[in-house]
Amino acid sequence: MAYNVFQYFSVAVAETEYIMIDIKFLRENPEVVKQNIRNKFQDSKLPLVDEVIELDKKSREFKQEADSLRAEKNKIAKSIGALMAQGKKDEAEAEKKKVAEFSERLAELEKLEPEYAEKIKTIMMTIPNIIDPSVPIGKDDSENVEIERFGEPVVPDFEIPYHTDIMERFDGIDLDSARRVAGNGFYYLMGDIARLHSSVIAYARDFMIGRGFRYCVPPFMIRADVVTGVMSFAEMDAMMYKIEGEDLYLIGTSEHSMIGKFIDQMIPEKTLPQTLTSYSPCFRKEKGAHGIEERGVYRIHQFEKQEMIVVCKPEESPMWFDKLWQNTVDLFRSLDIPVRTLECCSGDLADLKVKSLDVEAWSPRQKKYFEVGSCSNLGDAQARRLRMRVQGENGEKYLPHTLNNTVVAPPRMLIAFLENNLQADGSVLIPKALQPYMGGQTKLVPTK
RNA sequence: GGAAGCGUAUCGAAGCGGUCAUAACGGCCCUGACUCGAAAUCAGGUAGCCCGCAAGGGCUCGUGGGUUCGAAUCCCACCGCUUCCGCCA
Repeated sequence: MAYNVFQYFSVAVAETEYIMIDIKFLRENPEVVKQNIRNKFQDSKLPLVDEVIELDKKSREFKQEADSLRAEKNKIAKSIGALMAQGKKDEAEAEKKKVAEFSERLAELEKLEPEYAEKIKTIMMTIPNIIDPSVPIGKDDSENVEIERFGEPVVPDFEIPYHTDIMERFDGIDLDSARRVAGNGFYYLMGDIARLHSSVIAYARDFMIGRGFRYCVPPFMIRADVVTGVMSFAEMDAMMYKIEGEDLYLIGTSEHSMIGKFIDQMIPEKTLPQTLTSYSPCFRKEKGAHGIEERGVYRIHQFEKQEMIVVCKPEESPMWFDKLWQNTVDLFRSLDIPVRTLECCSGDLADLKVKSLDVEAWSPRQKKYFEVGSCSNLGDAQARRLRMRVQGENGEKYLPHTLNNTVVAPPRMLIAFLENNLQADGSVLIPKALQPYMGGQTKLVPTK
């Protein structure tokens, strides 16, 4: 079945470029682009490469013809101006007639130009970003590759209840009220559990500030052109809530407003790298494959997150990628939660991304790891879409690379926290690092 | 929500039908001179994109349309920003 490039067009299309790679690169390296598509198991897109090359060729031919006609027209218009100034009206009239001769062909070409540009753009939007050579090749998430484990995944000799059951022992969650008020996928956190939630965010904030990141509270709503600048149509459709009657969307993560911060900006090279950590609530439709079927606070429409983003020189992005995920691992380890890193294989990697890995926390209840964070290198794709450029020290301008990573996202993170810190007597130990944020408490004791 | 003003290069800003878009003027930045070095001063340079081997050409004055031989400049619509008033945590 041919890939339907129009399937995501239900959302409004603004003027932004939605493409992920430079068409010049595609023109010069069609085989690289095709191999990349094969690596991502999107073979149905393969014919699009030759198709877009053909369209691009024709488009440039039309453009060339139109350009020379326009050049001719400009020349004549200029000479008319001169003749008028000298009062030679008859000669000016004769020149006017000349313009009419080719204005028809020019009008034809001027209609074709945007038509071809649109066709090219439509295809280019679906050509995925070139993945990093280090990305393991695989069809889907079942072929993601475990990179490294940190900490001992312990299975205690007593039973670990489902996370909402743990929370209920502390009278810490009210899903019934949440359903009445907002529906499935929302929650009330109560008492010490709510406090724990805020403590984790506050601790994570200070943790990142301690690592030299600049703290930022961004807008929680953004415009459509920022949305399309930071994510693909598929993601947008599955994730973003739109405000009715306004050109505003609720952010799905503060990455959106943090990378969007640089839209249309010329960034002085000496201000790089920009290393920022931001707090925000996040809103997601979760319309995709999983939906909201999981019970509890694992997959929800609203959560809070401490995020980190980096804007840097292209050659530095692999280095920052490693630093970023290391931060998350270190944070979880500082709270005694075992984690592992799982590299996203080619087929599971979003089209915009160059490389991505998940940080997963240990669940002693499920006896497996589950995702608590995601670290991505977007290469220059977001920069291209958002028209953010760097002004180099020696005058040249180039696209920076952008990266983002979760520091911590409760309440999901609380699942890992509660499960790993639960004691046989039903109490939950508060790790030293978190105690100052919990009013000095060393453990939480169940109320029922 | 009401009123007014504004959207021009990396920034500020002039231009208000052809002689002002290789965009005045100024700032930033770069190079050179002077200096032991720096500051100050002086001189010069500094838009992006597209097509083209090149020469060269085209496009871009918020966006889209209109008038015109010709639009940054006139007209219409839309978008955005600012200020004042109103409302408000």
